[in-house]
Amino acid sequence: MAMRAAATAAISAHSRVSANSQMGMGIKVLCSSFSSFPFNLPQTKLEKPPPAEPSTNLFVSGLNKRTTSEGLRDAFAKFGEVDHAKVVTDRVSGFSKGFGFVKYATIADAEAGIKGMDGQFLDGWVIFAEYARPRAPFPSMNNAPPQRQW
DNA sequence: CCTGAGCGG
Repeated sequence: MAMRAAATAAISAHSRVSANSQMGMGIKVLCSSFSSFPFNLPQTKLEKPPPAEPSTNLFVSGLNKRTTSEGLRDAFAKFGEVDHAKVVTDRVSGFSKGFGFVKYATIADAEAGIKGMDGQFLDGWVIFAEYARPRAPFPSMNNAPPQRQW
């Protein structure tokens, strides 16, 4: 009997404390009333499509004209196993065109290479690394079977 | 050698 009365008194005191701490609660309700603004954001068209499908071959642009294939490989080798790296040079003049290609051993290395080198500095220029698109096999050799490297 | 958007052999 006495125990029941004590328990009831304790529950009543607890609920009274909870109902007492209600100050500062009505401000947040007023602030959250702006969530349903009648203007729909038309920024769904601002997204850019990915440049190319993931592959082990990367297209690197923004290179310094003095950057060589060795410098390109050395910069990208820190983020994965580089299978082949080449700065594209003009066929007649022999000078760099300012971009190149880096081929990694695996797709995971290529992804790490993009995330690690895209937007970084190389020889004083900001370079951009992305997946290279597939290119038609070079027709320099007659009757040579087109070796698909990707 | 250089200009600086851009996809090589």
